[in-house]
Amino acid sequence: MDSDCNTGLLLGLGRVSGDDINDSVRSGVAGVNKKKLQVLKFDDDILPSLTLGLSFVVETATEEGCSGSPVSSFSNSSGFKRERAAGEDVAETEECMKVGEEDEDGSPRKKLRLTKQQSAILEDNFKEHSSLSPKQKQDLARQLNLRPRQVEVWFQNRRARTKLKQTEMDCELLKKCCEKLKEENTRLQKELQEIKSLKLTPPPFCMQLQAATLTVCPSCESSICGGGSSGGDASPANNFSIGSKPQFLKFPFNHPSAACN
DNA sequence: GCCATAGTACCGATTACTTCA
DNA sequence: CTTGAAGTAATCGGTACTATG
Repeated sequence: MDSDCNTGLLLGLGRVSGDDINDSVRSGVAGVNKKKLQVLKFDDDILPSLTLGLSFVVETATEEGCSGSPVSSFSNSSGFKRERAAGEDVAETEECMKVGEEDEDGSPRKKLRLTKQQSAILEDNFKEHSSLSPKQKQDLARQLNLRPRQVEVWFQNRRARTKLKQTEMDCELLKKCCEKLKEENTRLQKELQEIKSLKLTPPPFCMQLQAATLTVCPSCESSICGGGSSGGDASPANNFSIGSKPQFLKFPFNHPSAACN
């Protein structure tokens, strides 16, 4: 999938800006069957230059070039080991590839590690607005000494992370909600069983007398227990019986649903 | 106005790499 | 020292939208 192991010749005009030519050309040399080939544009800060040479030549910046700027570092498997000591930005001091320098060689892609300073600034900007206008992107890239494309990618990944986190939180919430509903369901089933067993055991005579007086369901105001129709709909649906489907909506719950609170 | 095409931005999925336990 | 998991920069393929001829 990746365009690694490209050791071809490169003949190009100017530096290819990964951002401006966008994703269509991003796989560069190997990407022949890209859906679109785009017209190259040049940033203000990109100097046109002709390049002709083997593509795996790696340039490293001089020490003077690295010093003092919040430049991120690239590293590859063969290259400089970085260790992140607590509170220390080793990345700034070690291998310092000029940012904006295209990794046009065919070597395995090098992974940038943003410095804490850069991450903090990006984070601050993300808090303000989760997406960037082209101008903001350019400015931020200039400020951080990164390519606009890198800023863009960072924001994309950051949005993805935010979304993933949100999804996870929603998922947790739904799980809890589900658990509560299950509990409530169990409780209601139990309650129903109790009611059924009470109904099945013949009540004492005094209770029968009381029941005879209670012929109207307080919630739906229709007669229950086979009592006389009160002039309204006498359909079976309005009659409460053990065998019929429980009418939860009209049943006066003692305990309101506690789920999803 | 409709259509085809190019350019661009964004997204989801994935890869590749780093760091750390 | 090795290894697996987690984090994340970068890539890829796709969609949607806009501008232009």
